[in-house]
Amino acid sequence: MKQDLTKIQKNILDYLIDRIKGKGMPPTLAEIARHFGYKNRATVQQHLTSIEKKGFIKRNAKLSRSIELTLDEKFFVPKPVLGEVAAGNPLTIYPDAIDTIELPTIARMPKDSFLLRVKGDSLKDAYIFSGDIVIVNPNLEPNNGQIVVAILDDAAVVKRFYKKKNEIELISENPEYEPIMIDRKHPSFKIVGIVVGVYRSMEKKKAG
Amino acid sequence: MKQDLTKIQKNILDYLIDRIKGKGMPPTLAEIARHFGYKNRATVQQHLTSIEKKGFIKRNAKLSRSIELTLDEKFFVPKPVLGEVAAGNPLTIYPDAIDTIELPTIARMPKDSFLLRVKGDSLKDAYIFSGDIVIVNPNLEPNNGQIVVAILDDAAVVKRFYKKKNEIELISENPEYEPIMIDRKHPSFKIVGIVVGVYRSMEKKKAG
DNA sequence: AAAAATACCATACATTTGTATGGTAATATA
DNA sequence: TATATTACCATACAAATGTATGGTATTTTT
Repeated sequence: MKQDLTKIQKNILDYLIDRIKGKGMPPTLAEIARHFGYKNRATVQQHLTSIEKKGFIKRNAKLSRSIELTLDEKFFVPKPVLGEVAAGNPLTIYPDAIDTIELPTIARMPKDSFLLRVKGDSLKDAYIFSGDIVIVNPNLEPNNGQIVVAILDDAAVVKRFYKKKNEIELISENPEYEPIMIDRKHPSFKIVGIVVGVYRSMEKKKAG
Repeated sequence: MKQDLTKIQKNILDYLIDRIKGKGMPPTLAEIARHFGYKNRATVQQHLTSIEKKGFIKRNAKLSRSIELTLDEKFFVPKPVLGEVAAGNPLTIYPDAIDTIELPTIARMPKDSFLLRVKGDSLKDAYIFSGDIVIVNPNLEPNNGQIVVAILDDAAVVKRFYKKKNEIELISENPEYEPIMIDRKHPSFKIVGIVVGVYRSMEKKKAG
């Protein structure tokens, strides 16, 4: 019964979800307007009315910040999986979403985070396995010992991150794989983000 | 550094926790006043100032509903839990809520599903580790090979489920633990639910 | 081509909200 | 006894908030 949202409405809904799930406090119209650069709260008001009419939120009249999500009852929310990441030897990244998975709403996805599916077993001693979905936050600075997603020569890897003097060391927990040392000025090296969570669905048998 | 709260202040703090954790929206001063029967918001304001001075909450000036709890981390919130689930040898279930455990409360759980945190390592070959959070659906019939949560003699276990002629076999993936055979008519045996997913936050270091 | 939906803007207004300020009474503390 | 602290009240007020109305421009649908 629920109609589709427009792109702008979807963006606003994403912001609402982020605020409600994250900070625990829904935003006011003014805050939403500020966030999206609107000069007027009425614009937001109209968008919220549309989103509510389409059944994605519920608002209690006249109460401030009274935005409730109605999709909370959905246990799983479809999210696009952007690509596959090699925890073992590097694999190529796919430019667009290769799949969508049903992510449980308990798994917090900070805004701007994305999902990648892990291939290979180099992180099995860090309890990440082939087939697992990692939640990647690209807006955090990596600390030593954290698990990061990095791009190296057009391939993506998931490894533990250690900062050295002039180099960055990417280590597999699995001793079968050699540590990778990268010069900091290496042109095609980039930290994509930090793995903030791992999710695995038990619905299908694992590929191993 | 935190001083003790008076009884009234404690009551108000409890209400704040209830509102923030439950509805996802902190109350306004007027709502608090209404709840406690105060005729004036100033009374509430004074109580909140006291509670804040004692370090239990934090408020951002002039913003409506801007009451933050300083008690706990943002991602994990204390919640009453039925008990801990042993993936290794059975642990006793506690009759009441054991303490407060770390359950992600970012989203409200559907009424019929719940989360449990796994203790022990008997499922490590099924890629479930101590500290992981398993998502349990109690409304599914278990099939052979699925991972279930079961109660046996007042203890809860997470094992792989196999149905035999007159018995049910619960198997640990870890060979250190012996399979458990249960007669189907065993009075104190019950399948609690099926593990449909596993979630792990990387924010904290794993306990191992 | 006409109508409807979308996406903004400006202005306006009644309430809500947070925050003073000043007062009374009871209780605890020095 | 004197003095804080606690626990309420009433009144007042600026700012924030949700809502309403009317307008323009673009895009989509009919």
